Amino acid sequence: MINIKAKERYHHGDLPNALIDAALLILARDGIEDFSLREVAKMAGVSHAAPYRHFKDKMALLEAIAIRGYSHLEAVCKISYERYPHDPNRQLFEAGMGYLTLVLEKPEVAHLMFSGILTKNHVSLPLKQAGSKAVKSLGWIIENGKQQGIYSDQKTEKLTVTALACVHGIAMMLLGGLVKKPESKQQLKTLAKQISETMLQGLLKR
Amino acid sequence: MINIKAKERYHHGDLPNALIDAALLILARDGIEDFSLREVAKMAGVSHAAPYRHFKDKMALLEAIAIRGYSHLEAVCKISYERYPHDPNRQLFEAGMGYLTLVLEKPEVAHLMFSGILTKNHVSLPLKQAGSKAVKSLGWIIENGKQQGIYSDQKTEKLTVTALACVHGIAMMLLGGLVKKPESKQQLKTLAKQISETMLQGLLKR
DNA sequence: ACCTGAACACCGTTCAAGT
DNA sequence: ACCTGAACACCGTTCAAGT
Repeated sequence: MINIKAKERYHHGDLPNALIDAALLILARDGIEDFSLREVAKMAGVSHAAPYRHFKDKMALLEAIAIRGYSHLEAVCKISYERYPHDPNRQLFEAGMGYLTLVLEKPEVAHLMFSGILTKNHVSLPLKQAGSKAVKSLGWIIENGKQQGIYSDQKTEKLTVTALACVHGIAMMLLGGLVKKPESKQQLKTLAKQISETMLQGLLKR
Repeated sequence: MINIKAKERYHHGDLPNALIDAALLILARDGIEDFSLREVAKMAGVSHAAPYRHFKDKMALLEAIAIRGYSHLEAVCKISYERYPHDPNRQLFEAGMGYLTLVLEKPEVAHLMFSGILTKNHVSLPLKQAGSKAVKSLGWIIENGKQQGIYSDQKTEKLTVTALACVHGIAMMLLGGLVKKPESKQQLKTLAKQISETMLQGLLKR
């Protein structure tokens, strides 16, 4: 009884989020190539035309998912920034781990965020903003490390881009199969430690 | 006259390559999301069913393109390796430039190679081999630098993965719009110099 | 305001039939 | 051996019509 009522309210109440939830499930199961809006609608229990009341088109729904992904990365950076205020290396390592974990656990979301599919034609301000907010929150970690005298005096942006490139590169190589995926959290940590060690040699003042 | 003859021989002679050429054109124009095998066939002047005589399915055609991309990267590494035999840093820089140039000039090909779309389900030995051959040719550059006493004594594979991650990361960030694209070869060089400088501080023995 | 059903113009893929 | 045309089961998107 309660379920039926909830179901009815569900469809009338928050279809946008219901669609996003369904999309995440389908994305994880089928991958982006076989992703269809019609199936999303079916899973959410509405007609195939209903999503168009809430999203301009298929891409707009995927974009909403990518934006959530960027927000998540931003949060990861902020949390690790606050958790280890006196240890920039740890901040960086944990942020990187969060990054890699997202990519490994939600590869399709990462694919949406970084493949360029969504930025091919339209700029889409909200997407752009979400992305640069995430980058900025990494920049704060680097800036903090500089102020603590640990990192090189090169321009913060330069250091940030390089550090980001490094972790992003590993993430994408995992996604694309150029590096074999770690099968445990432990293996992932080992990989991340190796990369960050080699990377830090260039980041640390000496 | 000669043209008509050539055209006739073309269709009977080398449809696979004609399809790949057409696919590259369409990919560059429309992006991967709107890429259709039917249009490729139309551009090559055959029926929409003809491609299936030469490629198992749509993905197999895209895979052939990705394999060509990897071969190109492998060639880039080899050429720069042979051109600057006594300057590993230069070898590395030029290889990186070739990498970034490919991504900027043929973003859709790069997308195919690195997005993971093609490695989602099937392993596809030829694709895997093409990829690892490209990685190996970068490894030689690092190995050479180690033997010349310029690079750190860490394991070659570790250094290779980190260096590759860095250039790959920048490439993917350009693709995905996280870093704004250089508008000239000169701007690209400046960006590459910045990255490689920061990277090398960790790569160089000191 | 939100949703449905039919409609349109596309797809990928298969398969009998043609040359 | 290689290609075509029709056919099937899907898409994304639009739009009148329903509640």
